[in-house]
Amino acid sequence: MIARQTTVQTDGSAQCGMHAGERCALCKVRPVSICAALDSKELCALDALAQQSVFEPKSTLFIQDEPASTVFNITEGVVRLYKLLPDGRRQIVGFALPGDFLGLAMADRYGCSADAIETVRVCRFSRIAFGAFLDEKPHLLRRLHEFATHELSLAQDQMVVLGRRSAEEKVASFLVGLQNRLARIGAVSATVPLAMSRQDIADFLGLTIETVSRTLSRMAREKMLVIVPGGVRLLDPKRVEALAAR
Amino acid sequence: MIARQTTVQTDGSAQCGMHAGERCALCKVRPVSICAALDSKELCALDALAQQSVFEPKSTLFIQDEPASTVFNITEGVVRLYKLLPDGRRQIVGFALPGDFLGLAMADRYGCSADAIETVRVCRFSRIAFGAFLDEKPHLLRRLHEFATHELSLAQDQMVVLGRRSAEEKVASFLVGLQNRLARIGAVSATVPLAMSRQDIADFLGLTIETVSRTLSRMAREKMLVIVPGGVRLLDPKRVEALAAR
DNA sequence: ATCCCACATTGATCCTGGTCAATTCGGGGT
DNA sequence: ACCCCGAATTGACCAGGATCAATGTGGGAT
Repeated sequence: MIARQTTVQTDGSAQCGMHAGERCALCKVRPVSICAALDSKELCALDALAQQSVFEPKSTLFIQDEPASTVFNITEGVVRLYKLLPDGRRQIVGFALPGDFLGLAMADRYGCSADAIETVRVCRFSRIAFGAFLDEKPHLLRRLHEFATHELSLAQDQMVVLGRRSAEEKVASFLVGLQNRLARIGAVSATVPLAMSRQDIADFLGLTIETVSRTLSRMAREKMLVIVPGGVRLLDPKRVEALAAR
Repeated sequence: MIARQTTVQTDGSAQCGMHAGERCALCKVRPVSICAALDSKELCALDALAQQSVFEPKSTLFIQDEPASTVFNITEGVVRLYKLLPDGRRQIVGFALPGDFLGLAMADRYGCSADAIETVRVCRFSRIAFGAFLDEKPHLLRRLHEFATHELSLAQDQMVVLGRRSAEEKVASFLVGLQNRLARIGAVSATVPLAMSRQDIADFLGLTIETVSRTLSRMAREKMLVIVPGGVRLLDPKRVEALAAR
């Protein structure tokens, strides 16, 4: 049940003149979406708080209801966030991609469990230290609040998907949503890479693995997409988007 | 499509020596759950920004995707928050009770539509003015951020309900969840008052009105509850909670 | 009181997606 | 090459909840 976690050498020399909005392979801290709120001095201060680590596939980052000690920023790989019911049913509440924060709630305990689907690289912050840093930078807190409300908006969209859409619409909106998120972090492609298993997709969409499989097959048969190893290529994006339309 | 909104006389004389955490019938501002973060001087400053209004049953507070001009704090009544699909299907993403904030996302546009189920009293703040006030009070922003993440947590719990629970479990968790929220704002009772229609409950739980009705009838037949005018009385709270168990 | 109308309940039937079961596929190890 | 094992696909059947339709109920207007 304990995260099998490998802390990478801290590489304390990784100083860099990173500009706001720019990515930098040397910096430990690469929170793509908040750096706009920080100047380079602040980024370096944040960098000093960061620890890099790597999580192997299937290893656990944190577990629901356990004390929240750490804030994570993903630099590489995909993480699934989920809740379990007592009888073992699982609902995946989201997939976290590079650039995303985990544990931002700054609550005492984690609200859900998280584990690595692929090999995942993160930088970690002590929740206490991160909170203190935040107290010094109200504009950063503001930015983070915007993040949290964006997450809320995503969650509400997913409530619509879970409550009011057919299996085919669910799968279509999943594919389109994932493609859009990947595009926003720079991975543009007609082929949507699916790091997660069919079971993960099913548990995200409130379906069974068989229904996901059948639905993808049917969409392939109807020339909307082709199933390729490790993902799906959209042949008729228009038609898929129409199904996903909100 | 425009909110039929009646602005009540502003009652500018409503000054009071309200203490943190205390409720006050005279103050315009009674944001039950944030006042802990404000001293009485700050509360008076916030009070000066507030405008009271009343919304008639079925009137609209705001509409999804329209420019967000106003932040609301509910002082009385129940509001439904929902998203519509192009074909008219509706998903209610939450019910807002007295003490709750609406429009807190501080985003440019509202993420969902909101309308009054009963007669609703609110106090309104200009989003701009509220944002400026927030910039002066980082600790208040912090509090608000905690709120937003609590909302997120509620939304994720609801995702589990929508994706992984049977009709009976959905209805049970709705009743228990509502009862708990009412208890937290001081309305403790074995009878859960249901201000919302069966259609509203159905659209919240991802069911049809018929299934909600049948499920309540069955639970009544099995002596778990009695259906009373305007609500439901739990006869066997233990059994209902067991169905709702997370 | 009576009518009206929206809301709620109940019943009969249908259909989407779940369940159970049998293959098939694909990657890794020897 | 071969086997192995977990993941995915496909098929046959089932059931929970949706749909369609009829009936009941309660509050407001006249």
